[in-house]
Amino acid sequence: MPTSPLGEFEVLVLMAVLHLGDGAYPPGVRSAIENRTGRPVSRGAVYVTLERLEAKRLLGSRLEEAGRGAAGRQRRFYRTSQRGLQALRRALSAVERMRVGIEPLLEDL
Amino acid sequence: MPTSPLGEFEVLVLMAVLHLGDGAYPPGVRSAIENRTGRPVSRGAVYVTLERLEAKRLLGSRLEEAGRGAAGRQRRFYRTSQRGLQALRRALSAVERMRVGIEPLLEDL
DNA sequence: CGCTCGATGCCGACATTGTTGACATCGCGC
DNA sequence: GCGCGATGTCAACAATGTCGGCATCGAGCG
Repeated sequence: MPTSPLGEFEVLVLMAVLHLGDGAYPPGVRSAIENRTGRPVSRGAVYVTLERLEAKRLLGSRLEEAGRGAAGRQRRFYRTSQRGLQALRRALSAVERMRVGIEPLLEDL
Repeated sequence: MPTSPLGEFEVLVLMAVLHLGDGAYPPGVRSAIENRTGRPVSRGAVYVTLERLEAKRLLGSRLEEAGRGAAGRQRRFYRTSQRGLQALRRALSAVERMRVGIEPLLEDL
């Protein structure tokens, strides 16, 4: 299976991980999406999507040992893979190409 | 049910209908998407998605009587509603906002 | 210590969306 | 009338999206 199409939320998660760089862990991904898009995101959705994306090799992850201070807990950090980046680009460019020609209709109210 | 989030394919279909204006009927929607995005679309997917979108009031449709010549068959034409347009704008702007700050990473190879 | 508490990880169940392939129709041209 | 290509419809299944709950971990406290 080459690469099944990305879902809407998966795209958002992938982009959030990109934003967070090295520090991409679930709660961070969640707030990154909520802060930027305004829409509420349930915690569970993030974990599940992250796992599914990793299963598809679009994300990689590493386990980080305890950090001192605030986060003394072991955490898993994610990072988008080359495949993930390409898949994301494809998804975005599809929308981009469809947008050409109807921009006037899409102007924010 | 205010408005559940739009899926990836739904967004594409909505945009295709916008492109086609008054002449938006299934086969046309299909080729519009295939031509612009390059990705293959099964016929069934289009019909189903169009129906679901109409059920959510994001699209409206009218039945057109037979036209002579090529298409002598009765056809159903779709049109995006105000709600549909708004939903589409929301979906696109969410992606747009997430994109800000990571454009360099998304440049086409 | 032993507890509570907030934050975090993970899971199961279910709703929604994505996709396919088969089958029924319709109008056309021979 | 027949075969044919294009079109409409459907049932079924796969993938995604979402929620809510339960388990855990550290921190801070008495």
